[in-house]
Amino acid sequence: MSITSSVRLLDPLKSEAPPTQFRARENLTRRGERPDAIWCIEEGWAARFKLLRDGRRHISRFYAPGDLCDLSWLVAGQADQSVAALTPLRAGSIDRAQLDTRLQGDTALALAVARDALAEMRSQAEWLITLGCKSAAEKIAHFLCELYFRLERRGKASGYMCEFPLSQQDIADFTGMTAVHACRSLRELRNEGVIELRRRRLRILDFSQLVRIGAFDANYLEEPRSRGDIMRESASPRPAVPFGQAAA
Amino acid sequence: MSITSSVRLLDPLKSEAPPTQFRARENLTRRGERPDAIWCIEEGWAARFKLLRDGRRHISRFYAPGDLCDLSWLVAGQADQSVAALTPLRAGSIDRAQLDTRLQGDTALALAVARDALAEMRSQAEWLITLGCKSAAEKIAHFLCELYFRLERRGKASGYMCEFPLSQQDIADFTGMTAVHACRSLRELRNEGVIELRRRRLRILDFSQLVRIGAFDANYLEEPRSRGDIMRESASPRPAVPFGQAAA
DNA sequence: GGCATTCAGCAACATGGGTTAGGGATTGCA
DNA sequence: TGCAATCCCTAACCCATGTTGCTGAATGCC
Repeated sequence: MSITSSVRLLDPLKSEAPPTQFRARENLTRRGERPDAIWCIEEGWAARFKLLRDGRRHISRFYAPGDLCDLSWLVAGQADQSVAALTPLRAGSIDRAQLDTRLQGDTALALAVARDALAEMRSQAEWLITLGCKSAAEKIAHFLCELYFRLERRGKASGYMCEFPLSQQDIADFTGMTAVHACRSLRELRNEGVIELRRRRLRILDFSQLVRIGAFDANYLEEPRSRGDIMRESASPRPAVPFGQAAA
Repeated sequence: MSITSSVRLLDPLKSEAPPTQFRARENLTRRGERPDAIWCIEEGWAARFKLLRDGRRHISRFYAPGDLCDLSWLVAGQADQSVAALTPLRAGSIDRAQLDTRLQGDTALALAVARDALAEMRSQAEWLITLGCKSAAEKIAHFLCELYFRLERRGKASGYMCEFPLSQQDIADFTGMTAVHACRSLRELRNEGVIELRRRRLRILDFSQLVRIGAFDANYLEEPRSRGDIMRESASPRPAVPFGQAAA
């Protein structure tokens, strides 16, 4: 995932100051604020979310160690959504003013931010599909697949096992269902021998089955072929566009 | 919306060739393809979508005149989702190889792409919230608000009226419900005197009510204060982060 | 002008997922 | 070590939304 490469590029910008510690539930960013730093998670998990007037909460993105927390407010300066720690958390910061200054003259850095944003856009677009038309079990299966992939890429998972500090309520708020129903769907997956989930650890017993259930398509998590630029291999002539719906 | 500003920056890159005409339902991009041009819609509407194995379709984004169609595949070269015309459509193209070359040396252009991607990310993140935890009527209200805002920004709507060439099935596929239920929800809004919708035209009779129903928050569509760069006014010291959940 | 296709609208019924409630395990704090 | 707070899990009931199937209106094509 290109986030990783961006993080690397942004590394020299990281503050000298020691990382900040957050308690579980503590906010890293609040909706409406104008943050002056970008958090880069070193340890622990966080979520970007929004609360509706009536108390409903929806999580639009989980952040794990190695993730940059929400670049999207860079456009407007103001955060649209809040970010809060789900576990005790340690995060370094990148100064926003410094980043902005550097961006003006550093094309590679600007491209890194663009690539990061585009990668996240892909990932979000994929989740829109899932949220929009998949069933509860399919959503959860997709979610677990994606999570495992992301963690594995960072060396935070292997052998189909990983830490899993999320509560059923967290899963529910991300997949757009109630905790009770998340529990039901997890039970299904457990009963079918697809996953094992206990004591804050996830174990995927039958990965291909999980992929099948979630109609998971890993393409969107792929790294670009070459790292240095946005483009890859040379262009070929556009094929004639035939009439009719797209292939599935 | 910063898309507009990006479009302006990309203007010089537009192909000399006359724009391409598409029929309704014709594909501009197919999932899995490696397009060599970015389409810029001049007239007509399109949708980015994905089909699941069993035929379910979900639309993750509508494109109206003035929109760039899906930059997200620039990262990987390969399109994750298809884009198809919903109406007869005219679109110009921006050569991908040329864009890539220019991006290497043009920081302003790279920043424009970054800004565009970040803006779209914000918009998607907001829709994730709606898709995840709002009711059918709320979703439709939110959707209509956003659509009107976007069109108004481009001078394509005024006086709370705009063209509306989408079928109920299109709305349903975007809001994650069936066409029958979209029809029910639209009827509700109509009966309450909030909107009028007929003969491919939308008229919003009570905008503030529509905003209220959809819990619509226009912030995420705002332009950055200054156009030239990603950053805006100077940074202020980070306020202490108090314990507890974020404000709504 | 006539035919085929798509679309809007409606009603009756089915169901996935929400709601509420409660008991038992785990975790964190004093 | 014990209490309080979370969290996990299940069950029973209910409602919002899906499904099916039909009608008539609008649109597009010959």
